[in-house]
Amino acid sequence: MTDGATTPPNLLSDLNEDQRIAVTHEGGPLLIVAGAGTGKTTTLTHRVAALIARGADPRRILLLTFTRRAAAEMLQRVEASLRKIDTPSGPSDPRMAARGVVGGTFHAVSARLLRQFGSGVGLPPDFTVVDRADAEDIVNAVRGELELPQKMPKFPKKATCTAVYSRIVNTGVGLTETLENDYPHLIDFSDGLRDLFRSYRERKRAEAVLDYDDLLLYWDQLLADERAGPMLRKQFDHVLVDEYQDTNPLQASILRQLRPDGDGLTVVGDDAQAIYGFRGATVRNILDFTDTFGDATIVPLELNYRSRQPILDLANDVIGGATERLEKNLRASRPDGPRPMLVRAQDEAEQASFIADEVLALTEQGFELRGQAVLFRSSYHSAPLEIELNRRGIPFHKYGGIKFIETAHVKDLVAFLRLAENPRDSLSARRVLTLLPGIGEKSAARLADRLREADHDFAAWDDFNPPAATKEFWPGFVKLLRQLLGADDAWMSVEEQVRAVRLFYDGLIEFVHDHAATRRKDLEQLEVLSARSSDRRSFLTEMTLDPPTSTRELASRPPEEDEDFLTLSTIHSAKGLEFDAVFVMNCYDGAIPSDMSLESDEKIDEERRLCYVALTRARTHLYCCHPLRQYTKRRGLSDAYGFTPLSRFLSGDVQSRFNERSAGGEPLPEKPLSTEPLANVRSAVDQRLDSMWD
DNA sequence: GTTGACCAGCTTTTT
DNA sequence: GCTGGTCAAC
Repeated sequence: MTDGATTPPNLLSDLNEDQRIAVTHEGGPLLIVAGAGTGKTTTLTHRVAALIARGADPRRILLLTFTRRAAAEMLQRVEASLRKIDTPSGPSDPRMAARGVVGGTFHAVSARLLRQFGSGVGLPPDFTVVDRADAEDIVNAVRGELELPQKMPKFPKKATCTAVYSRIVNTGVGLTETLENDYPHLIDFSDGLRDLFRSYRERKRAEAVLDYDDLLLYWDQLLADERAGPMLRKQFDHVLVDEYQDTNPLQASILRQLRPDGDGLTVVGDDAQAIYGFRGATVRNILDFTDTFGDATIVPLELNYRSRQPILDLANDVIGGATERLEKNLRASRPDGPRPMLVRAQDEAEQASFIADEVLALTEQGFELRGQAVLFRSSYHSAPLEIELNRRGIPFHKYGGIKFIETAHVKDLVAFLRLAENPRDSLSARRVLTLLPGIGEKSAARLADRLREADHDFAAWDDFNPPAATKEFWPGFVKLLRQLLGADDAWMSVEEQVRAVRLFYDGLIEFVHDHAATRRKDLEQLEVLSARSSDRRSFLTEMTLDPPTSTRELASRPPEEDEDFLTLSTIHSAKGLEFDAVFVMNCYDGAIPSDMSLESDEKIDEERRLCYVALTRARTHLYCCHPLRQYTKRRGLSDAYGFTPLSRFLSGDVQSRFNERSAGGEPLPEKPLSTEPLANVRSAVDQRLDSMWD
């Protein structure tokens, strides 16, 4: 396939020796163990460019990434690399060449594949894909219909059931074993869960609905089929996988089946950065790569181009305590630099105001906002900071946390389109029906049944006698659905369809939700966003598989060239990114590591890697901030769990690795004020108030 | 029989 | 702020 053609020298000029080996490697399976900041993306994109330059057909290259954003960025960089080549073997139009490469997430690639080849396994091409929240709602609906044993402690709730189900599918570990290992407290429910999962599967099949897990499962099963498998294998000569440490056993199986002997397979990853164990990913995939593919070549990338040595020293210390890992030694190519800063704040407000001050101070020194980021373990941790930034007019974009697509009003609107796209989808039917006043769960379920019995013809709803409260809405409601159903024939664009729903929904939104005004604005935004999709089907698929991930992607106007903004992100969503200055918020025990993860060594190890990911995002300045007190609804104002931040990850004297600083400017007492006197003050205030109206 | 108002409790990370 | 449960009113 590459005919022994040589790699154009231009493509190698910027690379170090190890990277060159990885880029020019031919034939058998290749594992690139790329430490943080070692030019992983550069290596991967150069490798794709080199394959193309050596004559590989771009359409027969599959590039699997973790997000679509990553895929798009990589293909852009492949393009840039191809432009550097002006040897005769270089393709004439690099843009077209790079565009031919099939790229995306495992899930998105599978969805495309199943639209084409799914009919053989009984998947109609108009199947719809549901996200996690919808899957939970279907599970919940099924659970309600089933006669489940109501044992003493109650049957697990929908989120738990769905999590168990998903873990089973993605790890391939059976129900009993999964319960024993990961959910020992649910062992008594195994019969009920088994029934539930069976019904859930049947419901999805009857309604032509796939969840995230089905996408992988069907792809894997197609590959195992003796007729379909060989066809699918022949589709690609080269398969490259980014972030391999975050793949799960099902994804590994797909890869094994795509390239059984590993020929043409390249995986890139860093076991030290595996942070998706909670959704079934396993470090074993990368640790066992050489066992799976006997003749695998391993190329470690150890020269770090990103972080200054003091930052790297700290990160290496943190990861040094991990139990099992592939050996590598990160060396900095940028030796000197400021030591990481440990910042103590009295409380979260002071932490927020310190970060805002320091961000501005760095701006004065010439660092742009876009080169700075604030990272946190949980999305809601950033709330006080967001308030502070808004107050000071510092522009920022937030990644991670609840997404636009997950908000109730957006789901409402999308449900109309989903129902029109796939009228078998009873979840969407019930969702849109219950929006109407006077129609609740029961009536909605009955109407959904009628629709099914009428073979999904909306005429079934014509002779429905609506309750008084919804008389005025009903005709418009049915008319709208008819209109959406005929949208294709009427050449109605997605944007027009969204607008039609929006106008109808406008009359209901006040009844259904608070804050109607802001929600209306969101829906206008959604209409703008929908214009980018060519048709309804791809709009719906993109919204579930690649929803907008930040407030920036939702901006209706394209970002201006000189627009500058600070990045706020969960650590998870910051994977793969780098910044000149990084602030890690809430570095106290209970937040980092999360108190939800303290129950087992494996979970704490994942928190350790998460911490490592956070630290290694920084190029020059790194701040680890921790408030001494925090305010929670549950406990009120209280001491943050651990006074020594990161002590769970660092042995010995934590402070000695940092320069210390107090956020408030004043030297702090060794221990924070006890909360005892504060409680007294509060009761005194209560007494005073009582005396005023008694 | 249904709907919807009201209250209590909890809230990780995401394809 | 969202979900699940309870209960009064339609």
